[in-house]
Amino acid sequence: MALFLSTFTNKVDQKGRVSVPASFRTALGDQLGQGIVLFRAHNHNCLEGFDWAKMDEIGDRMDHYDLFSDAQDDLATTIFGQSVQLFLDGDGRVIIPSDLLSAVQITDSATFVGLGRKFQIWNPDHFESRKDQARSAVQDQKLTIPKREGA
Amino acid sequence: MALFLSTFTNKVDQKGRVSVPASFRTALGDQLGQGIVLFRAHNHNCLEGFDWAKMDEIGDRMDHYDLFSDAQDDLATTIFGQSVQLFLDGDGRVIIPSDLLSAVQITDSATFVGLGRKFQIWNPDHFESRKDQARSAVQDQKLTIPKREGA
DNA sequence: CTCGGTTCCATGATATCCCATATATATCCA
DNA sequence: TGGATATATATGGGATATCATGGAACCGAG
Repeated sequence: MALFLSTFTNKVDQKGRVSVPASFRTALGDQLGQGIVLFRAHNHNCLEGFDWAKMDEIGDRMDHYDLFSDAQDDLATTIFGQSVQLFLDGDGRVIIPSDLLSAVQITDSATFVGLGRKFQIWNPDHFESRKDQARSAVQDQKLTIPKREGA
Repeated sequence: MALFLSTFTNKVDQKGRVSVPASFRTALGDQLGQGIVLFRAHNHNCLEGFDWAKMDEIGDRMDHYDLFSDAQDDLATTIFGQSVQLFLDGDGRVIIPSDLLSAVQITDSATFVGLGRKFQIWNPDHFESRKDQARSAVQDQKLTIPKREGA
């Protein structure tokens, strides 16, 4: 499964195109053809990205809600309704819809942050402060990686 | 199976035609020839849309109710009784019956909202408030995607 | 012949593809 | 070791295809 690592800052050109970092592309592997899925994070001022397989899995899991329940609708509206599937062009670039870009104040460059199974896309300046904040949170709370479930 | 993502707002022309978003059409895949199925949502002021295969599955799910219970009859009446199957024209458009449009106050634009296995069609203004409401519901109730069943 | 509905075609906007360039990293050979 | 040559990546621009949309042509029923 895809594993996204480290941080890259790429330019957003006139047409709104951004290169997906090469290492992310290789991480996608055979999922590359399905592109990436983006949506607005609800706890940070950034975009979250997954590969298609992950999104498909979320679709399956959501299927277990009652099809017409409020919970199902609320979740689906915020997650699926706000998300986009972006296919990479021949040069490994995507076009991020302008409403998503403006929502997280990205104009001419974007910072890709690998977070393991997912990644985030930030306004470069905003990510700087986020980085410091995350580091001190880890130190203060002595956060650790949770044990493996079941397996 | 089809996975509907993102939201698109398209125009409804004089003749009542609306383009089904291109990505929805590709999501339909081989179900495209069966068109889409629409009916009025009972918990929101919008229309619900499915592909034919999903509609079939809903029929199965309804079997979980007692065959002659009031609940079964009520649901079946609202869902199957009110639903219409719409075929796409050569340019990927459908004509939504005027009674459905007026029921959800859609006049000259319609917002398609991908919700995973289903989608909804809203009056653009109404959806704006719905979006905010869903977002806060997710945050307030800390809704999460259910774990995978069985796995 | 006229109306409602459907299919077909024209247009502008946008996205997609393809190629050129730049820059950095890696490779190779003397 | 050093220097020159490949390889991969990022980025820019121009040509082409796709999509949403409006309007015209078409067709059958009354």
